[in-house]
Amino acid sequence: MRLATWNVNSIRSRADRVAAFLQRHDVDVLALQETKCRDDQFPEMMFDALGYEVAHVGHSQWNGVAILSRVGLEDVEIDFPGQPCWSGGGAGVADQQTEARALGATCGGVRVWSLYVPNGRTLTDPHYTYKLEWLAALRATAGDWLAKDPEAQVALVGDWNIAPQDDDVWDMSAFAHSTHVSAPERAAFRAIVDAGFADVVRPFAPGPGVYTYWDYVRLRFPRREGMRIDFILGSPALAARASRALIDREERKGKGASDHAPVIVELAD
DNA sequence: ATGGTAGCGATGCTA
Repeated sequence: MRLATWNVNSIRSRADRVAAFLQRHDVDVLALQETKCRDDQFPEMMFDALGYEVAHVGHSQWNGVAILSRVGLEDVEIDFPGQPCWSGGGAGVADQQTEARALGATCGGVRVWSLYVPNGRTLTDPHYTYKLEWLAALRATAGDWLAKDPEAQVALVGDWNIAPQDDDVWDMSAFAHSTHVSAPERAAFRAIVDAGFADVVRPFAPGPGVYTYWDYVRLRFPRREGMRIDFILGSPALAARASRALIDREERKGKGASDHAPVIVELAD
């Protein structure tokens, strides 16, 4: 089974690229982040026609996560248990709906979670605290899943908005006092790895200089100034099946590219 | 040169 994840930065503006990507790489399951649309706006028919079932959650033009699968799509959940709500929008505005940042479904025997971790914005922003709480809640919940079933086939995939190692950015000095590389964020990521979820892509795509994201501005892509922030983490039973993996850097090229490249792993039967 | 790009949706917000 071939499993991929991709922050598409709007599914409506990139549906053609997504369809071409699915076919080019013969992908079975694709997790998407930043679809930037409501459920009723998702171009579902296009993927229907290619043989994929679609699950999506999106409440507005922000966030939005989806899973496309041609090997079954069952037991869809929006939100993971304990997922925090964003409550930094101001006192008095009580909107308790969680943001559209997590979607789970069972595809071909694998419990797949498409995750869009909060960005954090700056180290002093309430959004940064929210990011750390969000990751801590995910760690607690995912740890419970493995405690209940150590053999579970679970994939935690998506845009983590964290560069776990210094090699995961082009120049650490450019990230002094910024998010994505701070010690608390890296500790939150490591806690999920320590809970039993391994990066199944890095062994097949070692750094340095291997990235999944390049800012649109300042010629980051041609200058090869990127960040590795998109990951496929697998439970022990899932990680044992990883036979190859790649980051599709070609997809970042040309007009109409997302600022993120897709990440793919091949899982042995 | 204190900038620049992209997307949504309506002017500023998010990344």
